[in-house]
Amino acid sequence: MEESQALKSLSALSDATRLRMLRFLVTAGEDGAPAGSIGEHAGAAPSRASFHLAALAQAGLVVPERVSRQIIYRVDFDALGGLMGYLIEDCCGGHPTVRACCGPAKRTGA
Amino acid sequence: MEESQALKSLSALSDATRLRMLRFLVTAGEDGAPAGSIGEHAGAAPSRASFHLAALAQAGLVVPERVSRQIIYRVDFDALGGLMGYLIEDCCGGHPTVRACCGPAKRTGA
DNA sequence: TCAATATTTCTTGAATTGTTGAGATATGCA
DNA sequence: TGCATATCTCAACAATTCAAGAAATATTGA
Repeated sequence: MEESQALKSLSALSDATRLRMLRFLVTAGEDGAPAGSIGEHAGAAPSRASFHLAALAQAGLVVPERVSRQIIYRVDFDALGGLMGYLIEDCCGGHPTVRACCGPAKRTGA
Repeated sequence: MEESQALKSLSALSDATRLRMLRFLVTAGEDGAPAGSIGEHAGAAPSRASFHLAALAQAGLVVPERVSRQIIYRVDFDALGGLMGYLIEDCCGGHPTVRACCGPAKRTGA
């Protein structure tokens, strides 16, 4: 992951509505959820929900798919995992100390 | 972790200078690094470095400690891990599917 | 084709945030 | 005490971003 991509993702998540949306979609897993439902859970009017979902999609954190008259959004778990990996890359210079500093989310390959 | 805390952390990381600073401090591990050195690595003038480090500290992502005339900053790895845990809490509703959607950074207790 | 549902686009105004540069504070040493 | 180093604080300006509501687009079924 590149810095610019990480910044896009982090900026996208720096908003209460979008953070709630992403967390809701995380719990929804592979099934995803339609825009209307997501907006409801996040407490956003349809217009706002559309705007924020577009921002999440633009950041690459979610992927839209039209199904009939609904648009289903799903978390891109690779992107989310990649973002986390980016944050803790080369943790402790590769030689972790006593504390479990690299513990919570270490994934070298990301 | 609460939403407001997560938002503070994510907002703090939504800036190129601060993101570089945090990543630099992650590689520095427990030793941390002095403000001047951090600013240099992030390409920020002392004034800017101070401002951004204060923002990171305010968000709870780093912790300052004065050592002689320098101020050493260290990543709060618990806070960073907690943030990641918050993002993927209740991943896939607790029943992960085929894909390793909950893989990269799962830590239930956070 | 017409009506209803689901979602997106557009416009305006308000609020937040980043940058810069100078000046202030704290520490260490002669 | 007086100087140099390391870091922080402050004020004005520019740029980005969010919210709200009305209107437009796409899909479905009668």
